[in-house]
Amino acid sequence: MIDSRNVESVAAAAAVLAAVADPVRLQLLHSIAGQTRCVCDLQPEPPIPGNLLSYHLKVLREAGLIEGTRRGRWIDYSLADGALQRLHAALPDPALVARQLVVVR
Amino acid sequence: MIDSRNVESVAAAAAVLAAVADPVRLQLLHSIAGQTRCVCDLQPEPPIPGNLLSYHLKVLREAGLIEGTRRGRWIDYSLADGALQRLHAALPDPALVARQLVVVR
DNA sequence: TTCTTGAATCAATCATGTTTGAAGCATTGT
DNA sequence: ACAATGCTTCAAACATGATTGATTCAAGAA
Repeated sequence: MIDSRNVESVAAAAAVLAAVADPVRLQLLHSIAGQTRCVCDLQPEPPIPGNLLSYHLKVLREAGLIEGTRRGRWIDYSLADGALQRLHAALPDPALVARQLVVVR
Repeated sequence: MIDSRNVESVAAAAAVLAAVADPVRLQLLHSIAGQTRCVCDLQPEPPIPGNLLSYHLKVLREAGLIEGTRRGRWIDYSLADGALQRLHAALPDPALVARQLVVVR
């Protein structure tokens, strides 16, 4: 859970959310979260040019959400440690929302 | 959980994440998630002009995450039903990530 | 070495989102 | 009715992010 009074903490949380707040990148994240995948298996639906795919992978990489390792000619991407935890922690916890009493008067 | 093979489902999930992927709006969401609040109590840190605050509230409102109700001169904002659930559901579930075996050789 | 493949990078264009300043609307107080 | 308050809306300026096309790089095959 982030401290909503702390400007830096909120900024960091918003930044990691911004990395996944794109249809292509969110789809990539879901694919990679399922299992480590080669870039050649990561074409989203609908398909996009290779360099654009590289760009979106870079955004996820620089947000610290995924990591790429070379395997011969190919590069495999996998989730970074705690990536999903950091994402969920950026959002308010549904369990912590106080139950609201309705005053019927 | 969204179906990452379904283009529309991914687009909708990315859209709701985009609504909160901003420092001001994420801070607003955290404030409102804590309890229903009047706009006059929602000034973020650092403070922003009133019309800009209205704009960001509108983005959250149009994403279906919050709802405003007038109370005399003031307008109270509260979380929309299932708002936090929809947000968390847009992200891959950490519990469903297969445990990876490390081959030490 | 040279060619091919898988992928990343760069600079330029294009599209989208944010911020500003002015104006408008609803509600309450005088 | 008039003025003041709380908030929203609008259009224009501004900033940021996505996309394209061309180029580059690293690894493996010929």
